[in-house]
Amino acid sequence: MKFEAATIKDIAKALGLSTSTVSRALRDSHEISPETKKLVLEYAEKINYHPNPIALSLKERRSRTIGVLVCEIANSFFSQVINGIESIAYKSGYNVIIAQSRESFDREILNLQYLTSRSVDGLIISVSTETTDFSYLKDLHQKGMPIVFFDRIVSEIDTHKVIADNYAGAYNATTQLIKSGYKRIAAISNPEMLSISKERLAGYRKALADNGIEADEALIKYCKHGGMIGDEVNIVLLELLGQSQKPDAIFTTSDKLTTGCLRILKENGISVPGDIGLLGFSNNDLTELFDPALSVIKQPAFEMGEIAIGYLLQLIESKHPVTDFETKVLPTELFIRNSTK
Amino acid sequence: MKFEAATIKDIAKALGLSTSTVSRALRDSHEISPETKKLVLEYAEKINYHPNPIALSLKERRSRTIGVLVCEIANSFFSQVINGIESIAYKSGYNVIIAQSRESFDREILNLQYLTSRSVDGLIISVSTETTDFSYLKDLHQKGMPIVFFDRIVSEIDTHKVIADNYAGAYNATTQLIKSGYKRIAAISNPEMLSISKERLAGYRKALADNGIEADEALIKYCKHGGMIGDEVNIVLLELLGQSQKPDAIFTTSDKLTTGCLRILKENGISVPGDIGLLGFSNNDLTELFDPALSVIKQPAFEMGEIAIGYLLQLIESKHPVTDFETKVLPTELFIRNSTK
DNA sequence: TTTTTTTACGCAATCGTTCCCGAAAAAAAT
DNA sequence: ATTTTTTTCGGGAACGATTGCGTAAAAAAA
Repeated sequence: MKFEAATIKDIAKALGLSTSTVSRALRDSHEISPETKKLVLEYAEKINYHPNPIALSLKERRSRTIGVLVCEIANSFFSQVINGIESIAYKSGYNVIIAQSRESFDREILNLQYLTSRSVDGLIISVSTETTDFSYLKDLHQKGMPIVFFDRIVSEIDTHKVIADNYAGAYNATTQLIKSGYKRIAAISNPEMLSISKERLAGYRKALADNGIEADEALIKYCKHGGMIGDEVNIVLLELLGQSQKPDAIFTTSDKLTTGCLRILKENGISVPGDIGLLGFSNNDLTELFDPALSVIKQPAFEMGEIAIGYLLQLIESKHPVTDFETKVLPTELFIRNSTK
Repeated sequence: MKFEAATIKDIAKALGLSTSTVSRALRDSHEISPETKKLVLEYAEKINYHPNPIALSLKERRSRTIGVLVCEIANSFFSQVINGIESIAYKSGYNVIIAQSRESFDREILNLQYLTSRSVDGLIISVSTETTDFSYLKDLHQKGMPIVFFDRIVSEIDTHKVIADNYAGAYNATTQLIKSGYKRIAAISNPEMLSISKERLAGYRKALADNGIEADEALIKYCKHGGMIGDEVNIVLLELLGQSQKPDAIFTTSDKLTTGCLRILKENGISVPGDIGLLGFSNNDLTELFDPALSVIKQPAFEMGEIAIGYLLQLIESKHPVTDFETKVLPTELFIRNSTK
């Protein structure tokens, strides 16, 4: 079965007018008489006419659809960002197509091909942990595709970007750990190449340095797939805990790593914060209900989404090529709870 | 700036052929000579030609886009269902547009209008807690729009449906509570009109009855907005705990209610399961990390999504009107943890 | 050699909408 | 009464791709 919508032709035929007249009447053109307008408008209302967006897209050479590429929508941070994006996109008459890379570079490229082949007007992207080759994105951007990056940005591509103040967030969190008396603070991070990893680890290192603690490279671990695959987190945790000089606290740089860490620690009967302190980036709303309540750094996810879509619409609707790009940096929030002493 | 894709005309002009020849060559028609085909294919590859899906949609009178309407994507259950939907839709060359009602009837209608005006080929819907008037949906369905319901279904509309075995899930959970020694088991539910509420409360009542416990209507509370708005959960909890004969356990019928309940109880210093036991429906992956680890009933969310999109594609791609509809009922899983003794 | 068949391609309509032109009718100016 | 202007509307091309139909040339059959 098909759902057949009314067209402008139906109206024209029923009223004995031409399609041009009907079209103009619907758009309230001055060159249509008030009587004809009334006739058309009333009949359109009656048969519940709505312009076919596909025909419009073809004519206007724009789809009024934007693509959002994230690693996973089930992740609180990303679903909050998407909420922010959709709230504005919706008001502006844009569709949002969401694609998930699940931290795989291959899937990212596939999704990108899919989104562009569906002729999106622009893209909002947070790259996967695996992505080190940006040539596909560069190519797309160079061909004129409007792109806005958020969270995991690509420094080599010059466009609008939206990030949290990862450096300060990590710095403050690490400082807090030090103030609480922790001496050997380990870090578990996404791959080093990722912008957020660099920034957050830089903040971590600076906080250590400012407090006269030498960063021990053996205490800095990376999870290639951001904790998405298998027992990645388990492995690095075992490495950390197997050292002669065990860490007394762990700083994690992403949602999945933070909750993943707590899970593994609990499974192994390691008390938090008794045996080891835990503090990390997380936007999950339920971390305060955890045992122990997690100390976390939160990003203003919804707002990041709103700003990203604002930038994108600006790019899409600009008449002239934009050459002046902004990077919006938003403050993070630190919540100290019971997973740190 | 605009992103201009190559068209069939570009190929035709460059090669001195007609667009029909190019189109046929690309579709490997038998009435095009091998040499011409080779020429066209190679040039198409060179300029990275991809057929314009919008033009195809207009011609084929289908958008290859489906709409998904849920109350909130940040809810684990729904994001898991969406993952299931997208995994299959993607493979079948369909787009997915997601809309959120946030448990508001008005927003639901607005979203429905939006989705149909964007000419989706079909809809997958879980209605909001506020929805009691199904006339808009009925109208849409009657006009030929393929619709599949999941989770919160509409019994009055005859189409494919996918649900968990809510009755059995609730029955088993309540039985478990009784076996654990709980005597006065309260229930906090979404509005009574909602299909899942009816089914889950029916299971709850039957379990009580089968164990010789009379259901006390004062122990059954409803949250009009599913715990989305303000202090709904707080209010019903206070009502429950203010009774002369306090409940010794609470059974909650949805994700938001379950976690909301735990939050309020903890805020008020009420020990779980010491003072009161808690068990409810939830698909959140982190409930085992909670304090206390939550006892939950889980639905096979991903699978529900897969089945729903399967049904929908079947409806969309059927040549003849479908009159024989199925309701798939999937088993739930019970996880007993520390929020019940 | 002539006729028939096959091959290989082009023309034009179509999907729904907009918009540039042209034109008839009505109104205004001469 | 005639010309000019304005109002109001229709014809048709365009957006990108597909497809039924027509046809020239080449190949095959007579």
